[in-house]
Amino acid sequence: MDEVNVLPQQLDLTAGLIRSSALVQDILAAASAEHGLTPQQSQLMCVVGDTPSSMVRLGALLRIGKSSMTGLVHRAEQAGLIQRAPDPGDGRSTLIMLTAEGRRANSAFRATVGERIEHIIATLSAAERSNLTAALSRVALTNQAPQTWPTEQED
Amino acid sequence: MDEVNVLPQQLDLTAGLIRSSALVQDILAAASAEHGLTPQQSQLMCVVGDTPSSMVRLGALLRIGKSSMTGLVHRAEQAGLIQRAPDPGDGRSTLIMLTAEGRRANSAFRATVGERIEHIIATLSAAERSNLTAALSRVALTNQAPQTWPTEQED
DNA sequence: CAGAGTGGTTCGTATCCCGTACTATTTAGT
DNA sequence: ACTAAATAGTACGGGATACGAACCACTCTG
Repeated sequence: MDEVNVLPQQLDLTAGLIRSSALVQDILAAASAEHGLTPQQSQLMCVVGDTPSSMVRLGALLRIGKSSMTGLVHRAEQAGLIQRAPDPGDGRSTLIMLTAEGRRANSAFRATVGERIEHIIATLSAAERSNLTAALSRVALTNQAPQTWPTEQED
Repeated sequence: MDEVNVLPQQLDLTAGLIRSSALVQDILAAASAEHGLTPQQSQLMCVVGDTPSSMVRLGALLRIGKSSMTGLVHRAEQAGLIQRAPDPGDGRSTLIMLTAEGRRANSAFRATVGERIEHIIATLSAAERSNLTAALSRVALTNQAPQTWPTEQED
């Protein structure tokens, strides 16, 4: 390989984490836009998933206040992505769930993100992926990272 | 309130990348707030660094349009973080540079972020850090990740 | 030198988030 | 049971952010 570019060969760990974080955020924003969603709407739908949830619960997962939830949910409802139902067990609470349209958009969004993520790590070997997966899992899980992306086990 | 959230032992690579990305963004937002900055202001100062730059250049690094730059720069100027000077080589252009106050805030912000990043990876072994650094560097550099954090070589 | 291109600003629009105040419902304390 | 405290959600005002289109001023090109 000819070292002819002016870019640094390697970043330090902090820079690598921050820049790859920004790269991921850009992917999420672009994938959202391609499906007619705002980043917050796609994130909201991801945390709702198949579990009807109160606004307080969703706000905790998204780490935004309840007054911010009102508008976010309202706009998502206007967009036909989610619907509300009274909580049978608590007269104060409303349960948020995806509409058919919301499920469709959410699936499409997640598929697109999956592809893009796969693409940016395409040059990593199987061993590197394995190491990266283990390291990032531990970082995310031991630091209570926001659960903004679904897994099989959780939720 | 009995949220039965089973914590998984390990996330897949996509979830690990996305959640650790969100974690990093939270760190950046919190560190910004602790120094009286908005996330965009701290990011702006990081890309300015010690290199007086035009708004177009900064907009390209931040990946926002020039009309968005106007307000961002204006608010940062009002906050005493940056200052503008006419570009001696181009009458249309203004050069943005940090004020003394901006340099101080930027240094403090970066120090705080460094500590927090160090903290979340505290459980990784030296070998794991080395692998993580190499993998994230390659991901960031081969995918033109936004240069939102300074390095020695660049800029 | 005229026309095209570039750097920035302005304006109108929309999203997003926050803190405070308020209503309605539920829960806890006595 | 009944009142007081806690909780779920909304309303409102305000600030930061980002966009596109229209526009001005300056620079570069042919």
